[in-house]
Amino acid sequence: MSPRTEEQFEEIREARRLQIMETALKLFALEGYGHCSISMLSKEAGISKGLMYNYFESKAALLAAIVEHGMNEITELFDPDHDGVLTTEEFSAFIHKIFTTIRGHQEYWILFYSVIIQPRVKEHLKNETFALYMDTFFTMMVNYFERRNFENPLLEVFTFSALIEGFGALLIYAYEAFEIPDELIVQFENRIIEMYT
Amino acid sequence: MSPRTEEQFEEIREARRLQIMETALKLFALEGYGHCSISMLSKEAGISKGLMYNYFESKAALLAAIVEHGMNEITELFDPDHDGVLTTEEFSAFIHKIFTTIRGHQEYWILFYSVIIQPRVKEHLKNETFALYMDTFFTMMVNYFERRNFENPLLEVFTFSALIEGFGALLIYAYEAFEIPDELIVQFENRIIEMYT
Amino acid sequence: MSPRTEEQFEEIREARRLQIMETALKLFALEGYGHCSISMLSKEAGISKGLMYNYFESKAALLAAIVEHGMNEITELFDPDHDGVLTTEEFSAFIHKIFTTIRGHQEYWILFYSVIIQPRVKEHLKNETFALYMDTFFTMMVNYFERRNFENPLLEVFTFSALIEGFGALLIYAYEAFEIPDELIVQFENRIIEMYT
Amino acid sequence: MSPRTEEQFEEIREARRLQIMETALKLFALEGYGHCSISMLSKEAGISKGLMYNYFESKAALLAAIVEHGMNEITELFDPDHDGVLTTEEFSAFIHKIFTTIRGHQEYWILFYSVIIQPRVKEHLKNETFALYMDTFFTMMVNYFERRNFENPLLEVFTFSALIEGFGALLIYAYEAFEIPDELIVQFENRIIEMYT
DNA sequence: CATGAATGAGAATTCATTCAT
DNA sequence: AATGAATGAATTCTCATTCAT
Repeated sequence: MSPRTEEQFEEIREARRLQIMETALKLFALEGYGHCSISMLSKEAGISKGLMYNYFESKAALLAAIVEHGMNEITELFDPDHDGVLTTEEFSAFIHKIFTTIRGHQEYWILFYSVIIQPRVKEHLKNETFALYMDTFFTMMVNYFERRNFENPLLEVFTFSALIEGFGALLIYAYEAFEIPDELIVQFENRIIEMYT
Repeated sequence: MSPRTEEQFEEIREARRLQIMETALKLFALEGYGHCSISMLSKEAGISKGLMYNYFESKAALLAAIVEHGMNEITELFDPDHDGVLTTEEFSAFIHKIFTTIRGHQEYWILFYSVIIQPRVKEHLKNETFALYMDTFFTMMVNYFERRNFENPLLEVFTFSALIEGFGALLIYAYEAFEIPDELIVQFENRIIEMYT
Repeated sequence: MSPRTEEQFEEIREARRLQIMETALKLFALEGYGHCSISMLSKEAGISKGLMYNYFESKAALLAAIVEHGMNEITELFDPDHDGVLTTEEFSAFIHKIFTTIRGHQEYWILFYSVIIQPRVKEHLKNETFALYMDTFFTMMVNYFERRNFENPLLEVFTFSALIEGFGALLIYAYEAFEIPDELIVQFENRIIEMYT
Repeated sequence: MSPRTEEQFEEIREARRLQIMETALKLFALEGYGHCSISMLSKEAGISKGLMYNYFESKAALLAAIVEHGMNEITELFDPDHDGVLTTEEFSAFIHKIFTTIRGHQEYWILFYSVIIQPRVKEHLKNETFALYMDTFFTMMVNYFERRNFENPLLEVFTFSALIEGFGALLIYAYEAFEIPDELIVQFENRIIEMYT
């Protein structure tokens, strides 16, 4: 056995990092960021408290890493070619991907959403990052509806956003109480596609 | 000189109670229930730390009182004759009242909503008041759409709820960043009324 | 109706004072001096918190009054003519009176005893008073056994005291768990009288 | 350099645990369980306030651990073969061991006793360990006197218990005031052995 | 005399973070 | 790289005492 190369170490480190982030996402979502202690996190992740600080500078840094990671995934869905312009195809595909992804990784997105809505969580993030994402999203949406000659583009963005946000909120409410059937989610998706494309 | 009468004490108590609840609603919403300490709360309310406990058994009891109060106001809007049945008029009026009220007391509802969506908040509401409200609401809505022969009543409830929830979420996001113009809210309202009545 | 005279006021005051002391004795014994709040005391006594301070300077002063009162009653039993000498008759009568009194006012003495054994309680009392009582008692007892030519007067005082103290302790242990039958108490008394007279 | 082994951690923990228990026993006894704050305790033990909670779940759990420890020592004295039956030899030996032990570790037993007699202390001992010990003790004693054909076994148990309890109480009273000479304790022991074997 | 709202110091407990090993 | 003992500031909550009425 030759000793591990530096790259191998780096890979192990990265995998561990991701594992910690997953665990933390779950706990932050279920227990709330504030009520979730490093003790709980490290026990759940199967490592010592001290080691946590080897991977993340602080509890807040861990949170920031989680949120940034999720945001990047959304961006990937939303504007895969990073050109800042939303074609009809991209929009349609976006909606479809949103719901496919959510159906496939329901838990992850429920957790992610229930973390980012927590007050103060926003303040722990590099605010620019977050606002930037929102701005980009908003601008692209408005452009989209304008190009498609919708009568009131702003209202459409507002309504569309409300539907997506509200869908997320309902998933959270439902999460521990009852199951929202996949069929209902599909019908909801079709309804939205019908409305906007 | 002579001691205060019972009525005088009652007045003092009622005023303080409301003052504490108002302050707490604001702070819980802005700082998060978990991050809002009794110290902060009492400083903000201009009272001593101990006094809160003269009015509320615990921080959780204070939260419960706030939520119950808001829930009662919603119920009043939603089903003013408390008969558990939603007529077309009541539904239409309900939507109108929701938005009128929100426009008139935007801050209160933003705060209220951002309190109730916080993880763990539900668990602090020991009595099942909250779940009861949600159940009642849901049942009445399903009945409404069934009676009106909507093709897929469940989907309608889901979509309608998502729109309302999402509207709340957008208000929160917008709250500190920019102002959502009243005109947009009116347009949003009309759009919903159009869809459902 | 002529207005009450000053004496009548004084009587009322004195009665109230005693009532408060009785209530406090009960609560101090059952809840412990430290865990017993002025709020509880005043509620139990049916008066306001403020009025308590009209009758007793402080919580500690209330405790001191209770203990002094009990000590005086014991002295009365023990050495009714206050001559500091214990005759055979007085001793015999003392033992009898102890047990008769205890049987008649079991609750009072249980409470009294369980108050005075609490650590720190002693420190709240004017220490001299308490030590004085103990000294007087001790000296009289030693003299008694010396005069009766007991072989080891000190051992007798020690044993006798242990029996009385231990009897008190057993009453407390039993208090909330089971009832010690009167018959057993009588037998215990006879046994002691037999041993010492 | 290399991290501590599990055994090293275990050693540290065990030593600290005992140190905290010893300090707490002393303070609980001298100051009273109720008046003894974690602040005082940690200052006396030379550790930080938080550390106690690394070792004991709560102040009450610490108390329970102390009492259980003492009770186990007594049981060991009283019924070393754990057969629940008290032979004449065991009884005689028990009495002797009680007094020998007390003479040897007077302070410990004074503290222990003055902790367990405090009101409410029993209630903090959530498990029924304490009641169980008392029951076991009582039953074994009654059996002992019955087997030895004492005329009134219950009275004997009562008297014997009173003597032991009372002895404990006297030790406490004496503790800060004067020293009870070893010789007197020996005489007291002989007197009891004489009475009961 | 009488009331109870109000205060504020201090209690128990939690937890992010540090650090010796 | 890894551990968990240790710290101490902050949190929730209690309660003797004061005081305006």
